[in-house]
Amino acid sequence: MEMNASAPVAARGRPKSSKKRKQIFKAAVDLFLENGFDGTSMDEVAIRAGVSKQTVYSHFKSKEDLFTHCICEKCVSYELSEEFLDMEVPVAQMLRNIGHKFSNLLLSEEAIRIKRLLCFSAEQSPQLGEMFYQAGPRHMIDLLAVYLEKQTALGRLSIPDYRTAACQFLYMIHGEAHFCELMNVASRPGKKEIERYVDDCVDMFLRAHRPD
Amino acid sequence: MEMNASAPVAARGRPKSSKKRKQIFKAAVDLFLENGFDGTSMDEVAIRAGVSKQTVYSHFKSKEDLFTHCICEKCVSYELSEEFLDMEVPVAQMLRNIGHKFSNLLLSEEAIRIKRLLCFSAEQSPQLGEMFYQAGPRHMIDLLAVYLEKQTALGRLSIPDYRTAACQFLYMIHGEAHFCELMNVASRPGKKEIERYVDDCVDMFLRAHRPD
DNA sequence: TATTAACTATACTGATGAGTCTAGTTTATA
DNA sequence: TATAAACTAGACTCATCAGTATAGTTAATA
Repeated sequence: MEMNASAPVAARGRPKSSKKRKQIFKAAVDLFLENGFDGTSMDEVAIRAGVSKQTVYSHFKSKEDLFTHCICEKCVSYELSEEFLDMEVPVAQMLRNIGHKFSNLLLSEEAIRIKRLLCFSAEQSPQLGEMFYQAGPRHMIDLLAVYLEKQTALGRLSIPDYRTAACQFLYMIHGEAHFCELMNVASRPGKKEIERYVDDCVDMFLRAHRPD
Repeated sequence: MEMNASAPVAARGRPKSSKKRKQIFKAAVDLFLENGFDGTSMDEVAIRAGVSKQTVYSHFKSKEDLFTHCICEKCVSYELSEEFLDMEVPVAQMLRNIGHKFSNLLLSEEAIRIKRLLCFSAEQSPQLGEMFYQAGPRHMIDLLAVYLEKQTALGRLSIPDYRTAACQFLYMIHGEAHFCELMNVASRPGKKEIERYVDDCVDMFLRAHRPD
């Protein structure tokens, strides 16, 4: 199915250049994230990649194909690693760390652009939305749920449903800042306000789940 | 600035038909929400409205103009009325009511479609995002904040910052369901799960803010 | 070195779509 | 009733763009 440039096939003629493939990829990702699917032309992609249009079509069979590959690649980079969840750090501190890290991720230019793009494209091709969900939010929620379960077992938290609590925490963190960023609202909260909001969320979460 | 069809100007010839204007409007809103800006053509709008293309251009000076008017109109309908916030109803019950009402609004087909559309268009024209924010989330948060302040004054809740608490509550309510709907994820939570999630959010909120 | 296929450059096809133009028709007001 | 402007129908311009075709060039392998 996949035409990997470095496949160990003993082909006759000149092999496809994986370097050129990468150039096309990079150009396409940049343009799609900046201008969307309809706003990007294959001619632009070719020019930005420093490659002829024919070469683009020799690596990707259509615009849709190229787009799908680009989105897939971008879905991977979205993660909070497991080793980040250190059980020695006090819960309050850990939740603050997670909250700020997650908040920064959510508000990053790239994440916002991907979300915008997918919001719009997901209607046509649901597999894209599905993929993003699995790689992003889904993964994050599950990871946090495991952490909360461990801390509850240690008697440091009192939580009836770990996954629900994880959802509540992470979606609460989104807050106005995320909405404003997504919608390009001018009067968005500043860095200081966002940090305070995240800290407030952690406090609120802890008040609700302190062991009695 | 605004060309109102029923303006009291004593014009000479045949006046513009406000009925036709409404037909164009309705057709355009439907098509834009269904297919997006780029996915909608002015010919389609004219046909769906049962009107000639020239008439569309006589009421709206360009496609962008038409689009902007459509979005503006849709931003108005987004509200939770003040009289809904009855101080006699027990807080827990009231928050449950608000939560479910808000959740249903968020997940409605129309709200999702508007949000998708704006996510995408807001980059080009920030005034649209701004407008939506003011009419929708902003208004809702402010209303809830007032309610929380009153209940705190009555000693039924203990909240340090009303607006922050309102944000936390409303964004927590979004949850996975909203994300999945927006991204068209197939494995989205069902009606029962969503209701339980909202109830859980209310419980959690109350645990964090019960007066001591 | 002969072959083969990836490459470049560029012209082309065919479709779509925003906005204009024209010529004739309808419906208001003065 | 004359006039002026809103209407219809449909052809037309002009630009964009996905995808193809062509002819020649380059860089690999057998």
